[in-house]
Parts: sequence; structure tokens; C-alpha cells
Amino acid sequence: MLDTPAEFSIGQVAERTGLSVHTLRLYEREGLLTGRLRRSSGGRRVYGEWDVQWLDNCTKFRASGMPLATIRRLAELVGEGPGNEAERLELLRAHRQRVRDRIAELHDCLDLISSKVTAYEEAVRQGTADRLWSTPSTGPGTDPDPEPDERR
Amino acid sequence: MLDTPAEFSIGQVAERTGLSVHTLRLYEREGLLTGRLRRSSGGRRVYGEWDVQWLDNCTKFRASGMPLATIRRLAELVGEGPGNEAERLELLRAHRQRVRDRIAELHDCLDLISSKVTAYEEAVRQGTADRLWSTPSTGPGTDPDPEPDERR
DNA sequence: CTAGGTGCTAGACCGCGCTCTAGGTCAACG
DNA sequence: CGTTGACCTAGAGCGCGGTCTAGCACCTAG
Repeated sequence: MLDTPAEFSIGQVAERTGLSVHTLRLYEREGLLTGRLRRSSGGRRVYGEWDVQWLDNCTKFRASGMPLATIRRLAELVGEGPGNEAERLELLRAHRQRVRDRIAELHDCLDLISSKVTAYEEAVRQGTADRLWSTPSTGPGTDPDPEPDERR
Repeated sequence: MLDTPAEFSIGQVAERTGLSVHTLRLYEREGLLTGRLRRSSGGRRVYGEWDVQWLDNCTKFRASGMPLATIRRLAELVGEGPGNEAERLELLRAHRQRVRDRIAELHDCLDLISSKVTAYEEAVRQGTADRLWSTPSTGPGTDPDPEPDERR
């Protein structure tokens, strides 16, 4: 079998993580890896299976808005080995909360956007030349919806 | 009653939209408003009720990741008046899709994060000095979960 | 031996969306 | 009238996260 060699060049890692080689080098420089990266005789980076998995995690962290600095901190903690799990937990919990908040915020925005979409669908369906409201509407508070489009 | 004067200085608008005066000026420069802003005799910006509502919308658009350029485009369409509803609709639909995709992506990330949180909660609960997995785990594919923490 | 492909470092550059500064104008108040 | 505070413009600066370049080393194949 011998499935994976468990050693990868930067190019190979780029291929399987989807990160560019530039970004991979950046991440190493910025301390996002959980330990010192091995180097080949010629000074080339040698990634292990573990690094690739870790980088996949990093990608998710990034995609969920975690700043590089936070990932670095987490990497430090992991790199230090057992004993600091509470701190890792705290960090992850805080991030989870931010992600949840963000999702909630997006849902909130989505409501507005959807209401606009619905309104315009209606408008377009019944002949686009009818009487239309302008975009600001469906807003909170006064002046509920119908609002002339021409102004100033 | 005479609730709102329907005319606001930039400072007042900043207060009620939560945007800074700098940002408000930027938005005007960048064409995010749906028309030419009125100016007082002394050349000062005069915002109407409408502008404030529109800016509130802009804030939501921004919060949901819409680039300034897209908001500008929408503002242009609205500023042009009736007749281009189909295009506005298209733009809004596209954005709605992006927001939905983004929410889905965040949920996906949240799954990973939550699994980590759960794992660490477990670890911390049963005495933080036990046998622990490292952070990369719960990943897709080979090497499911238990993974030693020490390496290199 | 040479060429091509891949990798290395250091450091410049970029896009985005603000945020701030300098230097001036304007309006109202005492 | 002078002062104060809000406002004006033009333009610089910034934080973030990449992205790219220059110039060089390495290594394998032909």
C-alpha cells in the first residue's frame, strides 16, 4: 500500500491544502505551525502528515474569521504540549462565540436583503414600470415601506 | 408632533447611523448615496431622512460583506429611478446567495470548532493531565482522532 | 555539463475600508 | 468683535492578509 509518504514538499502541501506556497511560507514565518518545521539537507521545507492536517484546520479557522495572531497563539499552546488545555479551550470557546455571533448577524442582514429581493420580485413580476418604492424601506421604525423613488 | 426635522448635519447622521463622519464623507465620495447630497449655504452636507435610512441599509449591506463597489452600483440604479428594477433584483439576489453561502461556510467551520471545544471540555473535565489528543484530529480522512500531542 | 523545475530569502507591493491630519471656513454666542 | 466648535477638502497613513519579485541554490534528467 504505502499510501502517503508522510513527507511533503511545500508545493505538494500547497496542492492539497489549497493554500499558495507564498501563504504557506507566510504562515510559517508568522508562527502558525505548532513547532519548528523540518528542513531537508538543502534547506527545503519538509511537511509531515500532521502539518497538513493542522493547516487544514488553520484554513477553517481563517475561513471563520480567526485572525492569524489567534491561530499563532493556539499553535503555541499546542506546541507546548499537554498542560494548557484549559487555555486552548478558552480560546476556542471565545472563537466559537464570535462565529455564532457572526452567523446571527448575517442572518439579520439576510432578512433585510430577502425582503428587498421579495419586493423587487413582486415589482418586476407585475410589470417593471408600475409604481415602485425606493430601496430604503422595510427599515426599522417610521415610514414603513412605500417610499417614492424620485428625490432631491 | 414634528418628530424629526428631516434634515441632519453629518454629525447627527454619524450619531444615528453609528458611522463615523469620516466614513460618511468617504461614502459620499465613493458614490454610495443615491443622489447628489444637498449642501447648506456654507457648503455643509445636509442629509435627509431618506439618506439616513439608506445609510442604515448600507450598513447592513456592508455587514453582510457587500463591497463598496457593489453598493455604489446599487445606489446608481436607485438614483436612476424606476425602470431598472430587474437589475437591482439581480444584484440583490446575487448578494443574497453569497450571504447564504457564507453562512453555510461558517456553519461548516463551526462544526470543526465545536468538535474541538467538546473534546477539550472533556479533556479538561477529567483532569487536564490525562492522555490528550493534539489539536489536529476530527479532520477529514485518515487518522480520525487520537493523535499524540508531542512531536518533532 | 547544462537546462528546467522547484525551492529558498528578503522585502516590496497590493486591495480594501477605513481613520486621521493639516489647514482652513463658517456659524453662533457672549 | 473674538472664541469655540462643528464642518470643509485633500491627501496621507494604517491594519490585515496575502501576493509577487529578484536573485540565488539545489537537484535531477538528458
